[in-house]
Amino acid sequence: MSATIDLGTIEPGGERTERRDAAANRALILETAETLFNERGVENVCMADIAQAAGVGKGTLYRRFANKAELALALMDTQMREFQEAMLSRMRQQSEQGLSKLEQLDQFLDALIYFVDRHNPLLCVVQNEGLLESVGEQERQRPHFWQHMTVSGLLNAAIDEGELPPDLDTIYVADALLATLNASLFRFQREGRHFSLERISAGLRRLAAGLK
Amino acid sequence: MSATIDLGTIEPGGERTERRDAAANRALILETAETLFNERGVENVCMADIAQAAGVGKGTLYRRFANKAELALALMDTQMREFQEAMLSRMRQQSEQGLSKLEQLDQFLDALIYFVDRHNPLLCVVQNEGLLESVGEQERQRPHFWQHMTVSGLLNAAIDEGELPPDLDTIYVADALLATLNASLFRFQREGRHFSLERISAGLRRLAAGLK
DNA sequence: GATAATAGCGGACTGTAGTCCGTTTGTCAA
DNA sequence: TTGACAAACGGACTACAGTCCGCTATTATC
Repeated sequence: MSATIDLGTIEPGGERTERRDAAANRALILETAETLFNERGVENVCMADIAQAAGVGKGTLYRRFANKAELALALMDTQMREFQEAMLSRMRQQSEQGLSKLEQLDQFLDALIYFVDRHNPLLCVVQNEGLLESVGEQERQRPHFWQHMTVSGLLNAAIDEGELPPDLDTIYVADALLATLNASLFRFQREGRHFSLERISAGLRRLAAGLK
Repeated sequence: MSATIDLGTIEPGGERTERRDAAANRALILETAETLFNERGVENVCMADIAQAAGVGKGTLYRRFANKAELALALMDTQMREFQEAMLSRMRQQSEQGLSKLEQLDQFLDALIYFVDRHNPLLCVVQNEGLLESVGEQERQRPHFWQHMTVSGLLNAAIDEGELPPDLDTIYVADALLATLNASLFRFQREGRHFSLERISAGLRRLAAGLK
């Protein structure tokens, strides 16, 4: 009766447990992709290459990952969760220490900048496929979604604390602040404009500071 | 000796004048593309369709427009120039009337929002191909480039007028404000979040207002 | 007008994304 | 075990982007 529901990598209820060979292939594909990406750079590896290097058919590859963006997202998954949890625990701690919500926002944005920088190539791939598609598609937006929750949450909390005026459009502002960290723009700022991380961080925090 | 250099659609010096058949084809392709885009929607038309409908070979099509983004850009070209000139003349006029630089910035951003909304489908195509490529590629960035010039120019002018603090990183801020108008994000805000143009405009201007 | 030089043309060709479907394999119940 | 059945597999196939190159048309010159 009660099937042992294994949560796998995706938590929403109702997921069936993955067959053993499928799980093995998923791991194999991820390893292979990571290796190839490191060897040749993300943009110089195509899906067929990955399938061949992993010794599986293209059908198998696409059954697991609908495209390169999903694959890239899966590769970042662990580090994203770690980052996410680190931020949450840090913010909890900071709240206890009485740090203001706006200062917490500052630090969150700063940390996010370093994260975006480190993972820029993968993020470029992820975002290329991103928001564009049918609006309902939430899977690939997961990173943005979480980031948006965090930023708008901090903004709302700041309003509650009287640090920001209550009429602020926090949903919009969160969008705007995060738009700044779009991977392609970020790359252009880093490589084309030769901005340092410090400059980007200072600029963004300045923008946030203007809200009060 | 002195060849009559026809400026064509692109002005940088050293351009040869286009052969008559080539010019005819360019016009034919643009017309055809516009029709197809209107009939089926930009994203449901591929380059081969356009070539076929125009009755030219793919080679011919690609000789004129390296990809759909360039084609889309060319289709917006006229309206973009008009918008650009309208803005410039309006700003000149506003300066004479003593309107502050920050108010001019507000109005520019507001107008830009309506422009981005009207041309969203084409802009999505243009930006998809955009910034990503080799950083040097300036042709396709033309819209961004011009917008960035305008915004950072206004910010610098505002500093000169004492409306903004002189230590403001105007280059960065211009990037940040414009990042907000990224076509994909914009579309998401409009269709996914159901934001009105007024809401977006108010939010963005609020952000700009915080700079002082 | 004839001719040479060259820009322009067309469509076959290559490479990649992503789908489809007949075959194989793992899992669960008897 | 074994058999049934769903899940997973592989690779041929379709669709689209973009390139290449031999042929054609235009234009400048005489």
